[in-house]
Amino acid sequence: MPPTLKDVAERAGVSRAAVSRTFTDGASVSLKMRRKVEKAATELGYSPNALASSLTTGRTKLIGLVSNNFHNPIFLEVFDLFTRGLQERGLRPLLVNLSDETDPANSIRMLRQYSVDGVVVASSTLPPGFAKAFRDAGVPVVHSFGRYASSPEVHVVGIDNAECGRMAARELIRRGYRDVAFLGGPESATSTQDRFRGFMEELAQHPDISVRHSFAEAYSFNAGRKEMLALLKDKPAEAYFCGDDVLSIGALSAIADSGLKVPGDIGIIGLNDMEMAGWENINLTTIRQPISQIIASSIELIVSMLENPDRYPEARLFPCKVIERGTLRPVD
Amino acid sequence: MPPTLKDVAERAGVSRAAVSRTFTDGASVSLKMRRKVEKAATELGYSPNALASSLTTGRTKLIGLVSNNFHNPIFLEVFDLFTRGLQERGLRPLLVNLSDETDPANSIRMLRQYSVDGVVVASSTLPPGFAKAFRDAGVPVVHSFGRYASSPEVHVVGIDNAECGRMAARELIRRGYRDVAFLGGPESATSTQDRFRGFMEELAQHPDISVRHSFAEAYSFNAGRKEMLALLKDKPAEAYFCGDDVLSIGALSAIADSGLKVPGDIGIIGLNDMEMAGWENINLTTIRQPISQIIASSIELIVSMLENPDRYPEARLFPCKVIERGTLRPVD
DNA sequence: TTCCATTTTGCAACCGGTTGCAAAATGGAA
DNA sequence: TTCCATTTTGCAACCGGTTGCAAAATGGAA
Repeated sequence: MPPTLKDVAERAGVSRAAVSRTFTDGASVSLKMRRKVEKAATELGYSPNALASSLTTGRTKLIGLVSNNFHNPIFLEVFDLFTRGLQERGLRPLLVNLSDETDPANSIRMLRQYSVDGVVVASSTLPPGFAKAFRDAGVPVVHSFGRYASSPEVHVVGIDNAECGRMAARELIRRGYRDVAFLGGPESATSTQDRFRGFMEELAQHPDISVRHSFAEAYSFNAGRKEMLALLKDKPAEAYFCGDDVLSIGALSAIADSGLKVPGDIGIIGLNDMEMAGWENINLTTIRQPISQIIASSIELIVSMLENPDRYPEARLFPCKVIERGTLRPVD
Repeated sequence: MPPTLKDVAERAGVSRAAVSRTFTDGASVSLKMRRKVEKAATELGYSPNALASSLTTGRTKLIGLVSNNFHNPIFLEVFDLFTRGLQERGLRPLLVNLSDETDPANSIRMLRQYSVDGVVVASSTLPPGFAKAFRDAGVPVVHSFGRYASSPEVHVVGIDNAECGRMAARELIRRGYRDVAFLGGPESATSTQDRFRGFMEELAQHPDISVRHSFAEAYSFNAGRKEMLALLKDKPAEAYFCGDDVLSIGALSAIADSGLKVPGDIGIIGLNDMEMAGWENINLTTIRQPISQIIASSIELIVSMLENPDRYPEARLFPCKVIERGTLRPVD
């Protein structure tokens, strides 16, 4: 059994309150007292029980990190940045893997049982109502990579997916493609819907350019490959805006198998700019999502909610930009 | 403020003990009492505070999941499997990102402050002493992907890295390569050392085959690419056993840049068989590490240690096998 | 109905901390 | 040295639960 406050108090010959005070900063302790207590504490190897103190302070420093994206390589970077950012602020991520369920009720109950101070929902596919359920349960929440809303009900940090769709469309138009297509992620994902909408909006202004669309089953290599293989059976479009980078890479592999060349025969533009997109043997032209800013901002927001839980919900959107590599033909 | 035990007790008109008992299974409560309490509890939306109860039960159901591998895509799968496996057993992963430090002292203190029931160290690069520090602090620990030792000081679950080295060597020999090389990960990683040793052991039995070796700075795409670019300046070997799959993919990209062909001019065999290795545009011949078995076994082990913390340390090794794809030339 | 073994319930102490309040100690000014 | 404002300290209650023990309730047998 690790030593407790009481053990330290007895060894130092002082009250338990005194020990508690030397370990909570801002509390009133004389230098002499502090010395005595610290000596006893190090001799015993004492460090305060964070959970016991949470009972009275009402703060656990635990942050629920909830996600359902455990198959998209970009999320490894997301977890890396989140965990480090939280750790730097003395917060601890309690990881919740939602892959098996989409009902928020269980996660909410669980996270409340552990008295988390706040929750970060990191997902581009969960519906906005998911994060809202935490807010309704009185838990501060930030939805990272969530859907933008002009009057958001919870804090949302991410990108303007519709604008990304428009940006992809403009890029394809600029390069002179006349027959383009959207190869989206799962149709149920809000990110897919918004990217699709933006893409179509922009192209609606160019009635001379033909557009089509289809959706892959998931944001994954296999889904992208499968969908592109199907598309290749008929006459494919000249260029595709793919739902994201993994999907793009799946599509690229299907195209390679068919003997067609990229960007000679078919152009591809992705979204995310995950590390792998820059690998020389992939070399994907894509739209960069500023992940580290999104995450830094999300953490900042959840931290500020710990102080002020009723902070008015805010949508923070970060601009994206096209990263030119080798999968779209050059501008004439 | 969420409702407490006391609120439920008052509403149901029973003692606090009665409420506590209906929420701890195995406790003695009459059906009538249980009904009354459950009614009041659902009316108030009560669910017990896990941290408060941990104070008396001595169990938090929190498991520290400690890793420093946030750049190797295979670890996304590792986190996925660990979090799901733990959740299924009612355990909660408290994620610790060790990227910034290698001194276990801080993590140990932190994890003890949160009274974790156990710790899983998931890393192939941390030294064995790291996990041992947890054991010495009285925290049940399992080192997954750790180094095998004939008399382990903590539970280790993983693969026999030396045997993988031998396996790679045999595979290259079998395909008739006469000039082979080891392109390892960082030399300080135990996994690198063991794979290297096995590789050299096997080749020592074939003095007619020439062998060389070098080490990349990290298990990463860029490190693999950089190292291979350097190797290509001189006359490269016929085939390389690369430290792992990401390293292999980096090497492949360097080779492609140089205009040489794989497997025509140079052969590559990796290790891990991460999802991406099977992607058709990568198609890497590699040695499969049975990740899901390793993780299932690690979880089983940590769970059994919760019951019996003094369980005798055990090394569990799982067999690997070569997955033939397109980066080694065919057997004659 | 009475008796008694068994089951159910509540009391009160406890887990490891924090904190308001009053008493004790400190230390500077007169 | 005395006085008093300020700082430091300890007491005791509290946070939200659990649990050993004894008392109360139950229910079957006689």
